[in-house]
Amino acid sequence: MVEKREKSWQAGPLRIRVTLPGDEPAGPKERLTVDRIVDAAMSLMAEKGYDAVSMRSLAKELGTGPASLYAHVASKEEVDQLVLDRIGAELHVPAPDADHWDEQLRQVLRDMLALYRRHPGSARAAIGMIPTGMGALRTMEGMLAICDAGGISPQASAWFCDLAAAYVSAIAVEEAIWVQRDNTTASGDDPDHTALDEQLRALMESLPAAEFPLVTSRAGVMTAGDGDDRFEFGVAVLVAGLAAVSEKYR
Amino acid sequence: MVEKREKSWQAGPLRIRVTLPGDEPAGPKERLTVDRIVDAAMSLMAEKGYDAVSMRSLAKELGTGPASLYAHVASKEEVDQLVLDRIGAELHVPAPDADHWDEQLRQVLRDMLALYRRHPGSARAAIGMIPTGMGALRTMEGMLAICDAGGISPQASAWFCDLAAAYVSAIAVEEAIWVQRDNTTASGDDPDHTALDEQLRALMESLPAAEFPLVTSRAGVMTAGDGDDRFEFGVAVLVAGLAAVSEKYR
DNA sequence: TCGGTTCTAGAACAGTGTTCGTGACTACGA
DNA sequence: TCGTAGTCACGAACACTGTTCTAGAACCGA
Repeated sequence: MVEKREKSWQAGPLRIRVTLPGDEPAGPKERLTVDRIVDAAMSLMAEKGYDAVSMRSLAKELGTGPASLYAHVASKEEVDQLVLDRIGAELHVPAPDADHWDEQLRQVLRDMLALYRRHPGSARAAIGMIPTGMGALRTMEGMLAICDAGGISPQASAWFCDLAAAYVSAIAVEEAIWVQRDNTTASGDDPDHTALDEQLRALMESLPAAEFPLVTSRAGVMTAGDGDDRFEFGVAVLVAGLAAVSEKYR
Repeated sequence: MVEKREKSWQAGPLRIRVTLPGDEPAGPKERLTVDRIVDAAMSLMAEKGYDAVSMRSLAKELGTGPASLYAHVASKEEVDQLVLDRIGAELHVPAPDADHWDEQLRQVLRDMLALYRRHPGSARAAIGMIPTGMGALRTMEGMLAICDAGGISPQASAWFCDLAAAYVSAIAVEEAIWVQRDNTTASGDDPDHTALDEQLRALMESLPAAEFPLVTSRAGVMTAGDGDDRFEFGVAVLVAGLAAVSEKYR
């Protein structure tokens, strides 16, 4: 079924009416629901990235006007939260294993980053957002269990959930920004820093050695490693640090 | 000296001209410079926060139009970077002390956060930005020296600079967002989470215990502590973790 | 059927960063 | 000194953002 569109002009005393075929087939008009809005957001984000998800683009995707969305969601921020809940539901936290709790934690953080990579830019919405979605809460529950299996104190476990989430989302946001700047990298892949690293290294090496002896002599080390290397280092620091300070928070 | 403004209307065949006094005294027209732009940005941010710094608000502050700024800066992003450079110059890193290298690192991170707190919202611009300003480079040099004094490997030291900066700016961004949401907290102060924590705690306690045994029973621990407590935990984890994994990165 | 409520959606608001085009000014070379 | 090219200043306009207001349509229950 093709929906008709009417177009009209004023030509002197005459009003000209033309009935034009619609741009695209319009099925039976379906009522909006929150689920449909989130589906549209997920679809748009998969196709064009997080930045392309606006109230207008959502409305267009749903064949309506942006104002219609506000009957179902309070704000764009709520859409963002719903999207994050949807994404968070994809994360699976394994049952705790006391002999490998630390590797399990590291793997959860890797899985988190991978999740954000699969939904480019979505980490931006995660920053500053209170984790109240089911996905986030389940992840939290799983991480607490793993920490318990590793003998970590409850207070340290609790605060580690925040710390880890903040770190991973910060890295994911940085990666998303770099991907945008470096359009040669396919969405979802590890950003390619090669050209950027070379420039940064050259800049560091060109600084006055009297003022920056360490930065200039270590430009290579400063710019070594790709995103995964750096993330692995961060994850190793976080998990080892957790084990080291746990007793101070009992 | 008061600058005149002309205002005109069309009234039938007549054009009415009125000369009005200017809104405010306009001194001798001063040429724009990058420094003046950054000064204006710093002033606006101090008064109204980072979000209030737009090309239009800057132009207004400088008594010109937004398009004029583009003769001196390439983009808003460049303004952001210049502002961050200005801010970064405020950070002082102490000379290294081998006996207290760890506390020195922790103090640098605290000072970083304090800096961002003094410039609310500015951390947003820091995320994803390559640290090429003099302030950032000096901080890096200082941190490398402190890590050296503590016997940390060069590679671990190098990557720690990134990790620490990412963590601090993520926390600063979160705080800035919370400050915006909780308008009762004065700019620059530690955000007050009391009401929010209560709500979050109640939510956690209300979850189904069968599915969330740890979250529900530990709602109190999960929501304990203020921003500084959590930040101190994070800093302790980072520094202890660095010491623990350093040898693996030699 | 009728009335109240909710939904839909266009128009408009207030704002964002940026580009385009024009006039004024400045610097430089003949 | 004059002419020309380059730079700066800046209004108008572009394309976009999230959101509100208002009117008509749709839905639902009595």
